Amino acid sequence: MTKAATIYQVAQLAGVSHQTVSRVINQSANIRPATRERVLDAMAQLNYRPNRAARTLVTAKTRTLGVLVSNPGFFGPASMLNAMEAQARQAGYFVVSTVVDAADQASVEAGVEHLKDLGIDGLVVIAQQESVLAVAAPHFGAVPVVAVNGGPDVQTFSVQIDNYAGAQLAARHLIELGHKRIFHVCGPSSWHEARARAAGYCDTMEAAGLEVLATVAGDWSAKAGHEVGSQLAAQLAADPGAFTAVFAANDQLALGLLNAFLAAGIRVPEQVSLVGFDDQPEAAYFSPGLTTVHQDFEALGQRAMQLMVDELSGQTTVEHQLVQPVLVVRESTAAPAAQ
Amino acid sequence: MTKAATIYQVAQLAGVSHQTVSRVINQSANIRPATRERVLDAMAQLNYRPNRAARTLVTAKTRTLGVLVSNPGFFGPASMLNAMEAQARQAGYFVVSTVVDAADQASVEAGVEHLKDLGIDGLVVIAQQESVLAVAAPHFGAVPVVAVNGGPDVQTFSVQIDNYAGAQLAARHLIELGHKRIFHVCGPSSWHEARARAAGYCDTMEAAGLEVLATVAGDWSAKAGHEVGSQLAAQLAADPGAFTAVFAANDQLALGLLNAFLAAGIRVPEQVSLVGFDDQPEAAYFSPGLTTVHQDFEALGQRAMQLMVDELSGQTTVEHQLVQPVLVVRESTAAPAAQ
DNA sequence: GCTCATCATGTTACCGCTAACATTTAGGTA
DNA sequence: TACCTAAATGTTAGCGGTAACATGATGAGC
Repeated sequence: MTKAATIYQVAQLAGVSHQTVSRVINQSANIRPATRERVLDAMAQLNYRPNRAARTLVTAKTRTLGVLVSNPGFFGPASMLNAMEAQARQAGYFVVSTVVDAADQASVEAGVEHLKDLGIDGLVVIAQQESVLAVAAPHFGAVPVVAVNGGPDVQTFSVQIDNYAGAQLAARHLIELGHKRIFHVCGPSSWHEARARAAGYCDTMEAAGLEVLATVAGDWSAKAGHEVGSQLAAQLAADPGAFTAVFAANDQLALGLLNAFLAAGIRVPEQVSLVGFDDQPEAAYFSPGLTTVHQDFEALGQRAMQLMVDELSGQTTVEHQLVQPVLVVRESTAAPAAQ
Repeated sequence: MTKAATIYQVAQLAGVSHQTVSRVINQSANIRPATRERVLDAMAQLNYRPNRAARTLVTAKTRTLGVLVSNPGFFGPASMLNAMEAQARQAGYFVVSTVVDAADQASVEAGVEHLKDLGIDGLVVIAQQESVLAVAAPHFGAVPVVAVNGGPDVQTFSVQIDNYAGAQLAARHLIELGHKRIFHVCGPSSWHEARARAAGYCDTMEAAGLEVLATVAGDWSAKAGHEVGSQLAAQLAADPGAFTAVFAANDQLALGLLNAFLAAGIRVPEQVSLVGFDDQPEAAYFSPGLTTVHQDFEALGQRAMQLMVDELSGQTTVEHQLVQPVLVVRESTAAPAAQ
């Protein structure tokens, strides 16, 4: 394979003009079937592939989509990314994802510059922290933007999990089990998801006439969960009635909490019930298996990309999709011990 | 912003020819500093960005690198991917990653086709399963390929963790604690990593004159670990001296094992010691904290990409890098109970 | 059988850039 | 000062496609 074949070589071999070849490539109508066949044959024979650069140069469309992600180490973003890639590929687009540190505006700017240099037809922002969307969106004048988990008031097309409803599910589950003192370990407040979950929890508690008991973790990690867990354990040691259940804003925090509780001799769920959020695959194998709120990350990524593709092919009315989470009950929750 | 500025507009504004602008862009020598300044000014004024498609069309270089990944949901591949993206971006390259199912040749072919359509300057294969590399590499005639974790006998540039040494570390640790009957739960044997770890375990056991006790898990998941763990627990119930320690081929398997053991009333590490592999961030917060073999995935990804960049800029002698893992001792291992 | 609309195909120009060669300018030497 | 070389800049062509227009072939209607 010395040099890739061009449209002209195909044309010559098929005995037609290069434009006819171009028409075949672009599935234009008005081509005699016999001609199309001949061209197709020639293309196959020469193992022809359209030159993307040449095409892009003249059409000004790159068929490349950019994705800005901020926390790709976590299960959720990673799953979404994969789903997006698959969906985009199927629709004939290429995906370039760029990792940015949402807390660092310079990093976001750098990611944006990178994608601008690339020249993208559309941008998907996994915007759990509004800062990313806010910084990125203005840079892309005319290119469509889809926000994933970007919070309630995004201007663009968006897809998100109903975090509020998910938190309600978790809180109600605990309340129905008979818990009265339910603690919520929130994610960092710069995250939409954290705020929405906290709101769902708070509203549910208030509606039930129960006291809101919450603390904010440093980040979403098991480490942060462990730190909060140690404090909570101490609190429980000082006052055994301080709380009987904890709702963690994600599974990793729950893992850290679990670890701290067990280390302090607090049994789950006998003394304290625990609920997480995400349902990452490992959650079922925590000990005890974690009751948690299941998110369908793949569906989320897929829908986001589908929305983008639709938008690129002409849909113009801004759409906001909300995906409903589901409560998965396992062994980490039980009725509170009789007083 | 109506239409992106071209080299001609910059040239006109700066009062030079378009070629001079091109020279400034490409950092050619032989440009008077004053001229360069004027051009740079004009570029800034017009917010000029080179058109990648035009450039690619004439140079036949896309400055895009493809990455083929097979298990991106896991912590390791995800971390590597991020590190690669960052490293490549820094070197002025774009990265397109494509997820394939290593077990499905058609899926690998499809991924390869996608990257060929894109037109990449280099390919990185995260090739824990040799099948991926074997299928992919032949497709890319002249483009450089770097294999990550591709096993011992890859023809291309490669970077990998010394899985064999890591397994030795784990086995020796258990032997030094006084364990004699040490079980190894292997990963699926189609994976290099699984085979290398198993080999490290076997050789160490044999060298110590101990019996090799191994079983193969269905995949790398906590679920598979749980299944194996249930069997092992039953075995231990039947014969309390069957084994006193287990070395799992990764942390997720270890989590599943742990869950099965605890469910069966087997205490870790009092009755059975447990060692994992990977040191994913959660491992420290399992209960008990998992003793495991730490891999530096970021370094791995970074080095792989660096190798690729070096290769693209002219280095030609094939290089194989081996990264050394480190044992991290936590609470899941202890001396065996006195008989 | 002739005219005209329609379908099928061909021709030309150009997208924005770099390579190759051409030309001008500056600087050093006889 | 004239001349030559090297440095700085300009000119032309072409990368591989698509768009727009031009032209040739085909069939319907009278």
